[in-house]
Amino acid sequence: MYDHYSIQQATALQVELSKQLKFQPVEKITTIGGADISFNKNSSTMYAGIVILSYPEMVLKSYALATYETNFPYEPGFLGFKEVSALLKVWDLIPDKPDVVVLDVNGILHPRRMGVASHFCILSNQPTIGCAKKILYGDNHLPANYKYATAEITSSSDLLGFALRTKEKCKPVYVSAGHLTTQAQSLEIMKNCIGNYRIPEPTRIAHETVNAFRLGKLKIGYHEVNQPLTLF
DNA sequence: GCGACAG
DNA sequence: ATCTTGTCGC
Repeated sequence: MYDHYSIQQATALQVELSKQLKFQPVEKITTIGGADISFNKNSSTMYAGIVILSYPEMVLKSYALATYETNFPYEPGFLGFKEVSALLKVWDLIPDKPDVVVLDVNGILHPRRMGVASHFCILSNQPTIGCAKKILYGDNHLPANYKYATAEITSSSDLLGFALRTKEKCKPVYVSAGHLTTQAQSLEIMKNCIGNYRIPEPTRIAHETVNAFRLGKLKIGYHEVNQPLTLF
């Protein structure tokens, strides 16, 4: 979908899309999605997955898996052009969309406010949150060393996101709104998604699921989960 | 088992 | 993003 885009064209599209960003709270949340991509090094096949959990219980209810071919290279700041097409393809497989989706990338915590989470949200028109393991942009400040501690990430007085400590003595994760939610609500939601691991449940489970898919242990398509998955 | 930090 | 071996600490 974006394979022929030059970096110049990609930059222009990001600037264009960022004008559509809207920040408003999600009214009621009973389900939350987690999305992730996995691929083999030097392969053009992307394995995309979205898991759906009950909120705030964090119980896996269903998941969707799909593959997508792309040759767009990894370029910091332009990851969306590699991943978004695959995400849209899995997204289409889901009959009952979750109220909000968490992606393991940045949202508006991005030089042009167009991280993958924001990019995906603009195209899917669904509320999203970015929850990345590493910061891409902005003034990094570390939160205090206790669970739920936060620090604001800013860029020339703009609030771009938060560093959130999900576990004591572990590096924080970086939370930012994608689109159709607010910075404060994104942070609040992510705090409610923290289990016993550094990575909050939606993206943690999405990562495990999509890896199992890449390794041939799960099948393509949409699947409902009626009992706890023992695969992990 | 899990995560930070090698490399 | 993935793979691989190992150490230390909790």
